[in-house]
Amino acid sequence: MAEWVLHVDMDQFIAAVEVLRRPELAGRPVIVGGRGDPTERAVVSTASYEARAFGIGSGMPLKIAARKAPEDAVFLPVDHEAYEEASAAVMAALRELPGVVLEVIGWDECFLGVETDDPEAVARGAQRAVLDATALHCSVGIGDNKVRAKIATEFGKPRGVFRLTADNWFAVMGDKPTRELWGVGPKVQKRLAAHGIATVRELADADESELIAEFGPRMGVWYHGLGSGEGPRGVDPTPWVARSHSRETTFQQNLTTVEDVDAAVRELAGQAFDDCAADGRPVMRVHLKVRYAPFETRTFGRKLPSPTEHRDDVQSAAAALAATLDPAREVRLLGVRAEMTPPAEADGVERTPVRGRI
DNA sequence: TCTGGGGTCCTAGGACCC
DNA sequence: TCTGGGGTCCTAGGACCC
Repeated sequence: MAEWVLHVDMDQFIAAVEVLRRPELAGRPVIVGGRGDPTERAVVSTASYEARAFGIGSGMPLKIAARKAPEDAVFLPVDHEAYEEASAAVMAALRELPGVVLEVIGWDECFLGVETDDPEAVARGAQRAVLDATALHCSVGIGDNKVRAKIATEFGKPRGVFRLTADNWFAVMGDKPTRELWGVGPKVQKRLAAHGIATVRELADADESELIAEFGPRMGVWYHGLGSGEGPRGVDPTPWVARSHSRETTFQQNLTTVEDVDAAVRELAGQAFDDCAADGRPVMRVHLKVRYAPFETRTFGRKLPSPTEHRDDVQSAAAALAATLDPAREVRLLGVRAEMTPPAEADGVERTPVRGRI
């Protein structure tokens, strides 16, 4: 029997959860984001397939979505608790599958590690288990490592199963742009293109030393391997431990006075601190996320003199950081992050330089 | 036309040490 | 005139993911 990695990804998860508790919305374009008011500053969290047909997608400002949306479209507010509950039910159903190891990587997706000669059967079983437990549909990617399993899922959507291994990697992915690889964003795509690397096959065939010179020893090697679909195989069931917590908020009107900015920074820093305190870990660093007009997002960090468990220390550090912002530029506060002292290292599992949770 | 909120990890470059 | 070399730690910032 062989070791397989399955990637389970819920189909239009947030929209599907909303339709589930409002069955009358089935078949209509559903757009979830912000407080559900498309005249406010906020973006789309998830759009149903019906809404996507009108060019509406995740990350799009609600105001833009409202212009594209047909008359029967429905805008709904984000309801974190409902999605967390649905997510927990999905994961619980999958954990009960015989012989699987489960690693949660987001609200609506996870990896399953399983030893089997028929991974498609396991994938169909996973879809059935999730559907029976929650009435939600998902797609499953099957791979011989995490990278291939993750990418495979896109070819399975919606409600399907797709297998991507070393055997069909280049047939499926060879001619695709590098941007379609997991962990390659617009900036890296551009830097690769400057080296004459536009496709996945060209990345696989590239000179590794050239990639190391461009991206550094770790990322250079990682990107080169990514061209061939290489990646880690280990599925780690250890519960995820946060390294930091942040609080961001969208101000409907930009803050204009020093006093307003100071008060808002202290409020957000206090909330971020509370999240760290709930984890029982001291805070060692604070970050400010701001936007300079017209559209330049920047973060500024500052290390605290020593790790602290006092709310005031974190608030003061954030306020001091805010006081260093360039007063000559129009700046909009986005949020505050509190970084905790690091957790004990999880060992025995290969780390992946894909940003965000894995 | 208007751009969220939650995260993680890598690299560059200076400080410092031997 | 020539002015080590290598390692580690720390900070700031960038890039990406869901």
